[in-house]
Amino acid sequence: MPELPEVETIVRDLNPHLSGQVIAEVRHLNPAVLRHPSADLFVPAITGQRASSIRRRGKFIQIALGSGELLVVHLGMTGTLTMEPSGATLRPHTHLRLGLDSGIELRYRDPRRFGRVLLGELSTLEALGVMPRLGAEPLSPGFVDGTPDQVLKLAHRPVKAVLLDQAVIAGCGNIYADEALWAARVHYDQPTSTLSRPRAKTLLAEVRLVLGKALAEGGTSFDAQYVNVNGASGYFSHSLNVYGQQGNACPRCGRPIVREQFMNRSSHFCEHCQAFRSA
DNA sequence: CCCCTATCCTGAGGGC
DNA sequence: TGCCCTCAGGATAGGG
Repeated sequence: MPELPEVETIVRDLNPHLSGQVIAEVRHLNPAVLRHPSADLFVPAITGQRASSIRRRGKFIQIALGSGELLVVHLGMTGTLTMEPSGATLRPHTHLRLGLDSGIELRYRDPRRFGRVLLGELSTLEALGVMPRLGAEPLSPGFVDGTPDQVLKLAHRPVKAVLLDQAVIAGCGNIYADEALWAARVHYDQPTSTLSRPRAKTLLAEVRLVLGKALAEGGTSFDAQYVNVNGASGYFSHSLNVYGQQGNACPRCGRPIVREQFMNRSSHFCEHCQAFRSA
């Protein structure tokens, strides 16, 4: 499931293949994945455009076009972007194919269709609400020192809810939230007000650290649901301490990792190391 | 106004 | 062996 490290890996891999290329043809478009604009406006607006920079903001991929508009892709749960020869076998659930003048094709697949595609100027997309306003970038230099104030302001909310709030921290998802909470020894359901400022800072440092480590490993893949632009899996699943580890020993104290439901998703944690507490 | 819940969607995997 | 049931969750709309 693509979170910051997976999306960043894709963006880095995409850059040399896509930057400077002209989008010669839109070959395949499932209008269901296009959030803005409509398909009849999308195709002429993108055809013939040259892609320049490819950037990541949170979990969003932003491909800048010569027109000044952005082609924005969010991969949702199961979305993939791959570079393939245009004649390569077409896999099911391919929703968009962009034929480049190099003869290579950028393909967007998403079996579960939680992802989405946008096209437009950033200010327009934000004004329409299809591109949400995002919070701090965990890998940016000022993140650990600059973010505690915004986090501690949300005193009454469970701490994991704050970690997952994209308007506060951009790019952290369920896997890395659980990993960071374990590393910082914080219970997911503690009100944020129970964190001291140093402890909040430690937690944010762990968010940054785990995202950086996962990026270095090429991200986390389960059942090849996430793959990079060449179709390869990441290796960070071997480094997970709690996510998906229910019943296994906590790497720190040896007690079993527990899984509980929280916010309609699963939370994995160690009841001993991550006891509900203040300070 | 804020927070919580349901909803979207399909493939994988477990159990009988 | 094969079928069916459950589960995974990012973001958002809507309800309480």
